[in-house]
Amino acid sequence: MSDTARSESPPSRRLRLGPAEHSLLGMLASAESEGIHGYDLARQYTVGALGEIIRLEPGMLYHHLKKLDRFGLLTTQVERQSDRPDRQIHTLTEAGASQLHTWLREPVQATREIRLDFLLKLLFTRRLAPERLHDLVQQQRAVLATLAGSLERQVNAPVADADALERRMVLRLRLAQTRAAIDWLESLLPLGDDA
Amino acid sequence: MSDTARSESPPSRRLRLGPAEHSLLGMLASAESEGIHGYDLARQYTVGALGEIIRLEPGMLYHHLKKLDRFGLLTTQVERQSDRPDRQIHTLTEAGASQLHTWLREPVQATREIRLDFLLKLLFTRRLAPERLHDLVQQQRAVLATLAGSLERQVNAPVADADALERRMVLRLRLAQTRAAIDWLESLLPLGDDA
DNA sequence: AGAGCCATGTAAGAGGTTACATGATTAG
DNA sequence: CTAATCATGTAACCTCTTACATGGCTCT
Repeated sequence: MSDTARSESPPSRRLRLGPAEHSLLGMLASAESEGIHGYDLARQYTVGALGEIIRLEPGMLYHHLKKLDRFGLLTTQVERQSDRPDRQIHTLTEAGASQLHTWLREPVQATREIRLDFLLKLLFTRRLAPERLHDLVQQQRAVLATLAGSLERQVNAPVADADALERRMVLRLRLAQTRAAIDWLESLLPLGDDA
Repeated sequence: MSDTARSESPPSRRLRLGPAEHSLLGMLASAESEGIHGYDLARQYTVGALGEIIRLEPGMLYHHLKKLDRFGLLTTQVERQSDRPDRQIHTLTEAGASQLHTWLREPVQATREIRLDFLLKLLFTRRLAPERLHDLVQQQRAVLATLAGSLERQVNAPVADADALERRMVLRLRLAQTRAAIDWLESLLPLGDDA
């Protein structure tokens, strides 16, 4: 909502971004043209790998863009068009790029975050800084390996009662999912851009 | 908030319950005593297998209980105590039990629902109707096997462009997670109550 | 005397879904 | 003429999280 100058935006609460918002920063950073508008982004979120990973409806997309603008992570300029509706052209700021790259460097802590958060990190690291891909995968592998170790210890603990039996069922699923994620990460490692 | 008779509750919107609410129905159904109160439930959600599967804070727990009462899936009676605060004793209704068992019979459709929804179904089927355990696991296995087949076909499709390459990375993770879930289900199948 | 349990909640806000509103232009 | 595309949103409604309010009792 700013027009080049971010003017009188209230500094809002504290900043905490979700995967959708980080991915928007990633889209701005990896755009061929300098700026993108919301409608264009919305289209890109319905196709390809991005569409497989996350679903982002126009309502939320525009909402996120406003929030990112409020926090100064992007700037917005109006592009007037004679024949079509005006466009809000968004451009990443320094703060936005810094926020993005901090996020890209952090591996996720839980296995369930692999499916969404880590896939996004992988995607945008591939597009923006492929030289860091190897590190990203290795670090994530290390985090999950530690987790797997802890799960193994719990699974192998002696079963005292019925409840411990149920708990073990749960932990064995977690362990299986974590190991599958680790195997997948390792299968990625050649990184010679094969399948 | 009914007091034996559900009196003047507004019929509310349509009924759609989440995993937390279904698990509450399950807790009522598997209670040793006829009724349970919220505080007791809250304690049980912090320990054992249930605590591993789902986290349910008091605020949400009481909120869910109210909603289930509004829909007539449970009844609520006040038990006065002289020395301690009054208790709201909740009991499952016919409608509640029917809702629960319908849910228990349905396998989940996506791999990511295994972690929460299916584990709950497994847990409560074990407690309430262990004779259906085998069927539940087999049906879930079948659903995931179909999914895995579809993923395999997509993964093996020829890669045309860079985007298809990224998409394949994503699909390979999905496939790995789905296969891990299938293996785990199969490891459950002996059902001789071993680890 | 103070901590913590018992028991039930409310309050405030973040986050998300679904559906629709607008209004011009272009394609079938 | 109808439908879709372009472009940006609003409105209503859920859900979930986090934190705290209450007030008597018991334990140390």
